Amino acid sequence: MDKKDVARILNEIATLLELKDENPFKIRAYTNAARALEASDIDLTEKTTVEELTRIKGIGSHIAERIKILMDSGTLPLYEELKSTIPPGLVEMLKIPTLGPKKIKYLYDNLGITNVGELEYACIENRLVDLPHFGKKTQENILKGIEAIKKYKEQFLYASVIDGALEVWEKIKNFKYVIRSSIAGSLRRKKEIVKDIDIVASTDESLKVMDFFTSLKEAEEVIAKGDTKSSIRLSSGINVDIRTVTDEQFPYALHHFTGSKEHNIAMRTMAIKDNIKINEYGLFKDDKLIKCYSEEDIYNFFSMQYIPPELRENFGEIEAARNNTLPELIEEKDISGIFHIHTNFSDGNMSIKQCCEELIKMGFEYAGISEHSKTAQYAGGLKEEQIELYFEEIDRLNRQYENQSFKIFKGIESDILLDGSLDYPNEILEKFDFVIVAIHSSFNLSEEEMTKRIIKAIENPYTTMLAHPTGRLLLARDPYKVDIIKIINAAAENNVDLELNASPFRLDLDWRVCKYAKEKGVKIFINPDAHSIQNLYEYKFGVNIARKGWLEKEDVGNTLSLKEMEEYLKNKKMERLKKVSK
DNA sequence: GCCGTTTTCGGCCCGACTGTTTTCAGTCG
Repeated sequence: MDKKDVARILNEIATLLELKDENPFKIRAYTNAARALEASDIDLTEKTTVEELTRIKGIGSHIAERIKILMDSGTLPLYEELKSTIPPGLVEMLKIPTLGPKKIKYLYDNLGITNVGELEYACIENRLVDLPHFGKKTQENILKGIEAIKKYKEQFLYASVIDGALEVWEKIKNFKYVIRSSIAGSLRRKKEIVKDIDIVASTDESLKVMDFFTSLKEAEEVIAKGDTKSSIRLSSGINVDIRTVTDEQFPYALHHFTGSKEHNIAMRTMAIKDNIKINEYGLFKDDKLIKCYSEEDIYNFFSMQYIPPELRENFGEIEAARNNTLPELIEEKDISGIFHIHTNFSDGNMSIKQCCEELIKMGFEYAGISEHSKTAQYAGGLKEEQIELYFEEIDRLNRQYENQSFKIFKGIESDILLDGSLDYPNEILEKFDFVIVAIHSSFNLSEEEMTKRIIKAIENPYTTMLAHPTGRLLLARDPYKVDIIKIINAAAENNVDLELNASPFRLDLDWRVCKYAKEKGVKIFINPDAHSIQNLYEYKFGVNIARKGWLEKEDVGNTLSLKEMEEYLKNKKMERLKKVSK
């Protein structure tokens, strides 16, 4: 430990004290002491005495004592105590311009926000606009600030990079020396989180492609430039890697760079049994190239079905493709309506009417509006006396839409309380067409308690579906501890549906367990959890993940037509209540 | 928490700017 280390710790203490809303002059004392120490010519060692330290102007007896303790033991109780009581995410939030300790503390105390990711999500859910001394502009500025600091993180949400990736690819695709090209890698596989953007291109003029690529105006920085491989960084902070091959090699390279690594390994292992070697340049038997013009040809050569990129995760797709049992994956056009929508009856920023008009424009047949329930006060959850008004508005609009074959289903997103019970008495729950249940509080239970709590909610006869089953916020908040397999089993036993929350921040149910849910016969609903018009379109991200999870049209609830959905919801309610009354 | 002193408490830099709010709080430099 030297002078620099001590100064750093003093500064950190100052920051942590700020977040505790301590006396500003005490805070300044620590900052001043740090600066004074660094500026002094003292040779700080274990032998340095408290008296020597207090001789420095700006370091008094208290801080001198603490520096002494630090030098002697390498640690300081005050410092450790502060670190343990203040979430590290709060310190990170200070990096956001326009956001200082006061506001951070307010957000932490009142909304329980502990890191940048949660904050971003709260902004997107419009939860800051009504706080005292916050507002629309403040919320926007915070979002802008978050964008700025996110640049330098190494992981990216699919949704935040796909547009930029497509723009760059578009330019490569249209460059006159490029013959064929494609996005590859995890982005092509539609992973929820990606590290970089991979592009594969075929050309006879690789150097020209490299020059073109590295001089794109999108290239904030050129990371590497070689003869067949280059890398640039976009202003969003993500790297784009390009790899060029001859056109003959293109399908093999595309397959190779699409991955996943695990899929490639499994493919190679399979090929070895036929004495075939696979690499990015081709399929080889006794060093002789087996000609393929496309990826389809490659799979065909092994007598396999074509495996869509989303499935290439070595999750059983190779065996299925050989047995001709790959699923016929759901597509965007299969979705007939959207559930889990918040409007300005709770924390959404659109009216029910605006929402429905957009959905009609999008070609959908129904909307399942589901405001927050009364416990979710932070989100303007519906108090019991507001429900009649909410129903009246829906009835009024439904009369208008009758001729347009569009219908609004009356729903609620009911908080699952700590003991697993729901937020309203049965006589209120019974009035809704559907009831979505969800955890929004007390995330820190043990796995056993949390699982029990959720299963109790699933067993409630009024429950239609479970929203965001693990509560994760990608790159921000880990899932709460829950035995997801037991949850799926309980959903299957109780005829309760599971949501695949399509918000690009959630994508929860995880695709890795979708296949299991499908096998248990649980219906999945792809829900955008929309709070705005723009959010309505995010169902598409959910479709991506559903595809990764092997789901077909028939596995997904909201592919039913309006007529079918009316029946479905009615029957489900009846059957579940009947079962209980027995 | 530091400093200074008319020696043990009272002051500690402050104005511009923004976004709220309708007179002010918070952030920045």
